[in-house]
Amino acid sequence: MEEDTGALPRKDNFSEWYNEVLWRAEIMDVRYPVKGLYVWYPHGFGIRKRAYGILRDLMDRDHDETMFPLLIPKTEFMKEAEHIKGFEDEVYWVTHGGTSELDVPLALRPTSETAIYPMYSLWIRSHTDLPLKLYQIVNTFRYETKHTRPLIRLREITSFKEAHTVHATWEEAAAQVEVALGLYKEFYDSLRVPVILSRRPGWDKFPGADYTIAVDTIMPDGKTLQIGTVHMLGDHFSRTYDITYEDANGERQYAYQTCYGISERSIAAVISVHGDDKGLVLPPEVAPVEVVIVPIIVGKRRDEVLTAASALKEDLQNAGFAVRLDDRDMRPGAKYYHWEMRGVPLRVEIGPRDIDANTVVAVTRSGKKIQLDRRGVVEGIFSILAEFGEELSVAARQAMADRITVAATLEETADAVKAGVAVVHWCGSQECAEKIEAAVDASILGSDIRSDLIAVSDGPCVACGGKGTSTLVARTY
RNA sequence: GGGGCAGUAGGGUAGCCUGGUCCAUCCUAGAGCGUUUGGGACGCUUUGACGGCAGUUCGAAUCUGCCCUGCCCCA
Repeated sequence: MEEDTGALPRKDNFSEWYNEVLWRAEIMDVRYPVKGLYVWYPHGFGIRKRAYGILRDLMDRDHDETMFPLLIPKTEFMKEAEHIKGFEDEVYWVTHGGTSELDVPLALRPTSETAIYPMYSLWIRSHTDLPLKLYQIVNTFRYETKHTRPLIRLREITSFKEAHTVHATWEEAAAQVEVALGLYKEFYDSLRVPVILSRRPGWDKFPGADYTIAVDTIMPDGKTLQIGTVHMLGDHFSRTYDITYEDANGERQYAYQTCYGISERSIAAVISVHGDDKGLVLPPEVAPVEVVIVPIIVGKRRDEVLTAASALKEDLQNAGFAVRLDDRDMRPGAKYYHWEMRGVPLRVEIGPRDIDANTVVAVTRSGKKIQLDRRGVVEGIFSILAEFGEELSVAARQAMADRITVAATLEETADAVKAGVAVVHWCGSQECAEKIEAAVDASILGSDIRSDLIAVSDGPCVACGGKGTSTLVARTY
């Protein structure tokens, strides 16, 4: 698992940088012998564990966690026509049990609506059962035909957090969409990943939904990555799966639903947004190791230094930090590179000089060096890490701002999408969308943009000159 | 979906065109011993590879076919 020494490809060569950092920083091993399936290294999984811990805490405020089966009978899966059409090309089917063919083939869930909603139909009887808000964190399978890419385009999504809510009215469901967007915004704030929300055009919404609001971020190469979606399902699924309740007047009503999801693309975003030429840079909130202690061992004071380092480790651990003491027999410099590659936010060095002066040396992943008094070390590290996290937020936000361009013509749009996201006026017609997409070699992400970095306005459509509204155009992953 | 290129130890490579001198080169990583340690240490010893299957041939890392996997371009 040990990385080679030597430099990483520079981050401005993003595609190579990404592949290389995944394995050198021990996030994913791509050598699993099935296309589109990858293996989490423990360090990568540690990031996932902390990030999903944050997500779980957010969801637990107002949802209950659950777990539905992986296999969905074909008979249930095929009920919702629009939904099937969206997924039929990418479903894995289990057709045999041992050597005998199954009467009813079983789908490996590409998403769980058709597993969950038949049960919702049984569970929901009365308006007092509503609202129902459940979520699960599971793996899903999609037979991707395009390029697979670790954490980004997978045949097994290992970390799909999907929530499914049921409400008495359309308005309540629509309000839940807003709640979900708020949770996702808060989640990405914690990861210090800036996002833009927009309403996907009709042809790009979730199959079977009334509308879809997506959460996107901008990657270092200017392409956008969709890292969350929230779907207003209306009553499409409740009519198909017969999810009804008796209202206060004793009348049977169809329920209204939403669903929303986040996957390990969130981890891809953290890696890509914050990383640099030396490797990962992790926000303290998700770093499996927040503080690494590197003892500076000099021959005759070896035991003394190691004792002091152990005592420091204990103090930091008791204060609640995820801390690691690196007492391997290596040069200190080699250890610095090692932990920088893995994104550890803070390194603390302790050597003979520190012991004599009763200090330690703290160095942030951004290279800021601070001498701390040994007695005030816990408070010192708290404030250094807090400030470091804040710096990441500010830098990421600035990087995003730099990649957003307002464009008034197709030429300007074509130019803008080479470096990032273009904001243009679009009339909403599919005809103009196709014209724009063909002319600038990028996709319409959506309208009803929500981002404090983008001022929304009305204006003439870049394609037809008709009445248009601000719309995002970008190259996408 | 169409086309192109590639696959040699854990990682990166040489060899392939022109089959034999390859029980496969070099760097790095791993194991052991010793000396070291404030930004990628050094010495000695040592483990480890031709993607898979079939074919051509006296002989295949090298040539042919299929499969698997990866990367790039086009739709």
